[in-house]
Amino acid sequence: MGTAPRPGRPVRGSATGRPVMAALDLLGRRWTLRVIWELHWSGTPIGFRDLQRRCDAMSSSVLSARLSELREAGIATPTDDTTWRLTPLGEDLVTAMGPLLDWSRTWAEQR
Amino acid sequence: MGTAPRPGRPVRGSATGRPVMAALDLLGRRWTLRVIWELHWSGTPIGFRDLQRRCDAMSSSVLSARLSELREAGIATPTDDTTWRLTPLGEDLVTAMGPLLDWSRTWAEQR
DNA sequence: CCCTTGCGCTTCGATTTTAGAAGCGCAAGG
DNA sequence: CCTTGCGCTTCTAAAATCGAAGCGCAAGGG
Repeated sequence: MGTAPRPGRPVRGSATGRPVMAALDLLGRRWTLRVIWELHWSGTPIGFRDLQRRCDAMSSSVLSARLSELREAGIATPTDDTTWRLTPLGEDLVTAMGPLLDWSRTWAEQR
Repeated sequence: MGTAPRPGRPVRGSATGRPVMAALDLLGRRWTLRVIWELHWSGTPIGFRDLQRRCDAMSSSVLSARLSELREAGIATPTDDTTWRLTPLGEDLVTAMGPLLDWSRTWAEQR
């Protein structure tokens, strides 16, 4: 399903192709951030059904689509034994999400 | 439309109520990050139709829903003269998104 | 006065995305 | 063999989003 957003190309919600807009399209799809999150915190490469279970039993059809997108985007990659893991780029993304995590705690305190 | 995610409550995609999950639900809805982005970069409070134009003419119905959610979440607020702006919490969120912006540039270079 | 223009939205049918259950081919074990 | 679990795919229903139309209002002209 070659529909993953790429920097330099028009994406859903923006025709400019600015990298940040491609990122927001990709990451804004449902479950995408969660899948990245679980891939990171599992600590070890993880299989399809296991990943699905960790993501609150998300739909397998959507998980399949998200994994394809993340692979196309160079964020996740299948290992040689039918498991998945983040690429170095994907790990960088998790790091970049750190401040967002901190913010969410502040948000929770203020509510 | 009282459907904005809140920390401490179950949200789409996670029953735990962990703040980060509520944040990912809220921010993962289509256009949400873009609206926040445009509210920030406008520099000044901004009206509904103007905001809509800046967001690649996104659907007014969805913009209306997103603004309600962001208001409920304490991220954006209407001013007294029918314009919108970010709250301090919303500005903190933009700051927290900074590393993500940097990452998207790295991503663009590697593709 | 009207008349137009633009505003902040709301409403509603059409389209796209996601949910969720079922199933396929395969491999491992009993 | 037979069951179990795997990585997915396929299908239909439900939900989210799109996008055009329109409502009530206020601010100008003419």
